[in-house]
Amino acid sequence: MAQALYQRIAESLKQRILTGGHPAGDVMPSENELADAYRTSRVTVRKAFQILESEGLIMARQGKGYIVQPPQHAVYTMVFGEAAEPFRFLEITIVNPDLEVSRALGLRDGQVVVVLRRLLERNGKPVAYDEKFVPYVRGTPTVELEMRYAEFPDMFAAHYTPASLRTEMEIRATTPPKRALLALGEENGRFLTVIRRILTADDTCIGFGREYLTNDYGPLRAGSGFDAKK
Amino acid sequence: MAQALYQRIAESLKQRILTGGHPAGDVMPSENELADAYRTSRVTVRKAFQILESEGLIMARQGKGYIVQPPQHAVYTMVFGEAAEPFRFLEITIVNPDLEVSRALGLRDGQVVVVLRRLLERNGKPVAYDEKFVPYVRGTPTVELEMRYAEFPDMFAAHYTPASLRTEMEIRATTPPKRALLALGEENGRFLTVIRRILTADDTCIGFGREYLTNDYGPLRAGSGFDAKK
DNA sequence: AAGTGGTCTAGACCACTTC
DNA sequence: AAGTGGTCTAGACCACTTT
Repeated sequence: MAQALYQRIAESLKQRILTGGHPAGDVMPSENELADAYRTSRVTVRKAFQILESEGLIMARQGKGYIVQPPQHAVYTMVFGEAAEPFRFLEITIVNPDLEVSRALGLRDGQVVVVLRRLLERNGKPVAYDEKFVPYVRGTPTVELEMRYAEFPDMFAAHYTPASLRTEMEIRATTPPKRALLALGEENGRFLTVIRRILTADDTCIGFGREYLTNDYGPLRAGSGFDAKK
Repeated sequence: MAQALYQRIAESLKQRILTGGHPAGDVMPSENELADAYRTSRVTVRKAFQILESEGLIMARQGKGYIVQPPQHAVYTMVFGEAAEPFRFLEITIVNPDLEVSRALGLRDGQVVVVLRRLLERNGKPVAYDEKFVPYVRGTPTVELEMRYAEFPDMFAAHYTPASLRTEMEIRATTPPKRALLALGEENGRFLTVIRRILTADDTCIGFGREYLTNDYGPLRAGSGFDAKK
């Protein structure tokens, strides 16, 4: 058996949709109908339908059938790893947070943070300046050590249940602080792409990151459409 | 039955993982084991496992079992719709494409394009300037009409099989053309976030879009972690 | 009432991994 | 050989939609 029956059925149904045999809004043939046609059980046909449903091609409606969906182009998938990029370590110190950091981490007045600063170079040219902030807690210098080498979420793997961690990011163009421009060798007043990362564990913010990207970094990419999940 | 059994099992297994009961690398209890424990059939337990697998929490290995996966934070999901934003129509004309447009659409020298320009305003202030380009083909003025109102992928729904369409996008900071800055009321030399959209049908580029976002537009957001799929 | 998808059972055989 | 997940069958009852 080169390919499972349910996969072959899914492929066949997908082709019918992709080639316009079933335009959006159409109701697909029923499970029983296809089970007869393919001389198989309903469960197998059902499994095929569920593949198409997970890909967003169809939507199940109890009592009606599987309805062909119009293409979805508003949801993008973006791959943006940190680990693939070896960063050059710059410094790790304790500082007074600026307003943005303080607000993101939900700090009280006067509370200090540990900051890790790194630089990403490509072909000898700096292309990204990265800052990561975590609240400073007396007596837990472990975090500082881990920050130096680990990826953002990994830093907390020992302290939190890894799977409860969640990262959100925001992208926009801003003028980076002088410190970042200097490190990146960019002119003053220059606008760069900034990615802000908020790391939460059980809906509590435990880390905040800022990454400034020069144009040499290249664009951020994202994909959409039915194949985005692949 | 408030919730299906397979959902309750999935929820229970998920909790065990999220609370650290099964750290990454662990093998989950087998299907048969759980089927006995829950006094149900293997199929039902299997369905629960497949939910967790689709969420990236576990990975199935034939002959071994379901292995708990470490969290994945490099894949982000971003929702960035056009339709939700009512754009103000500016113009639709035929122009000579600049190099970027020409290259993206794979045009021959001298080939002209149809361009649609729109403005997104929020609270009376322009926050985004949008340009969409499609190759100009004599005798098909339909596209021009459709461009005016439709979303990018929808424009081609009549000409291509909708589901074969795919959108890719690139994000970076650039200096927009004077035309865009003027429309947005921004100073010259200002850097904005630009989103380039490439629309392909069967791996052929059929449309190219550029959207310049001011800081008033707000940041682009993306999420990662196990809940990203929800 | 008839047809649809949603859930579930109690088996079966297969391919793969481990011992 | 024993245990695991991968596939599949032939039923069953339920909730929902349409006629």
